[in-house]
Amino acid sequence: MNAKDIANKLLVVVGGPTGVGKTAVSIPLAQHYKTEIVNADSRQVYKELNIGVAKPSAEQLTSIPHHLISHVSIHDHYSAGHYTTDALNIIYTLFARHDVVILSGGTGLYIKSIIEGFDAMPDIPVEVTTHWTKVWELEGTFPLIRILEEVDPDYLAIVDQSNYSRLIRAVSVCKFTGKPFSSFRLGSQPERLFSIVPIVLDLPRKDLYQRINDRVLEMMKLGFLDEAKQLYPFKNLKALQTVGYKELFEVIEGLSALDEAILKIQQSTRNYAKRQLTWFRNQGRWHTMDPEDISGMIVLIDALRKHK
RNA sequence: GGUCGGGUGGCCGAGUGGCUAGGCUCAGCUCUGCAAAAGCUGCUACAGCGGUUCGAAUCCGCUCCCGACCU
Repeated sequence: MNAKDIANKLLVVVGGPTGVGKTAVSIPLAQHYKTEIVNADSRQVYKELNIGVAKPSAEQLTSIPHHLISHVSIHDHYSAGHYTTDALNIIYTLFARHDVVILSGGTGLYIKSIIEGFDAMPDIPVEVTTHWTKVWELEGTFPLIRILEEVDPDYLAIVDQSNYSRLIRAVSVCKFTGKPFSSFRLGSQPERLFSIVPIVLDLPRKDLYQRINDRVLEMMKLGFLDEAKQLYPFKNLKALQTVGYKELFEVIEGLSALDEAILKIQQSTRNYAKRQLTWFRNQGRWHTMDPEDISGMIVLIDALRKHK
């Protein structure tokens, strides 16, 4: 496909908080444009996670081809970097046969990596990260800050120093590569040859929270607890540090009653949705749409296509 | 009617004279690699009215409300 062809292609991004109804919007949109959906949800990529991450149903998945769903295992190492590569590859592949492609999900960082790009960084071996995590566990953030003072004062100046995750990552990159972490963080904006329509779905807060509460109850009916029981042996994997699973593992361990856990899951999910909304509100410019207003989205998308 | 307990921010809950307990909710925010993760900020309340005191959520009086018991 040459550059001129790609310039006519349009990536429709459907973002929004958990439970707002992204799947219910993406599928009719995909049907309307006779196209396919690329997942942008960091937990739906795992094949072992189903009910608890609100994956589309089997019928939905067969009605429209979905990509980057269930394509890795919770035992694999998968992160935003892998996702960016995978997603870009599949998006370009799909543009060979579709003018419109839909990217749908709630993981802001993943979406951002597609829209704004992600600087290439060397792979850091797990052992390196594990080592610096240990240092943090034993001695706290202090030694990490000392290292950054020496090897990457620029990053230290902008990083949230109480956020140990960021400190561990920065030190790991510095120590493994021998170069400052900030030397990789170029913030370069890649030239995306295709166009992008960023749509974020939103609802009045009260309605969103109600939908979340209801959906958690629905998950329980579908057998979320059984799913959690099967995954319990892997509870320490990072992929299982996920809203819902964490709370149900406590039930399995007898530390919490089921009804309490359900309330906690609803709570955690609401908190998560709020964080997502903060992200979408402040990262990038979005067309905010009501999830019911699919025809409005089609109007918006078609208007942008006409300008091509 | 009487006696005794109680009334603390949206909720829970500490605090017996002086330095905004704390937790949760809620709201706002940060963000280039485990992101459904991780981290940050905000919300100065003491039922009401008087009084004592330099100073009262804390002491005194009255009123209102809740609870238990008694008649």
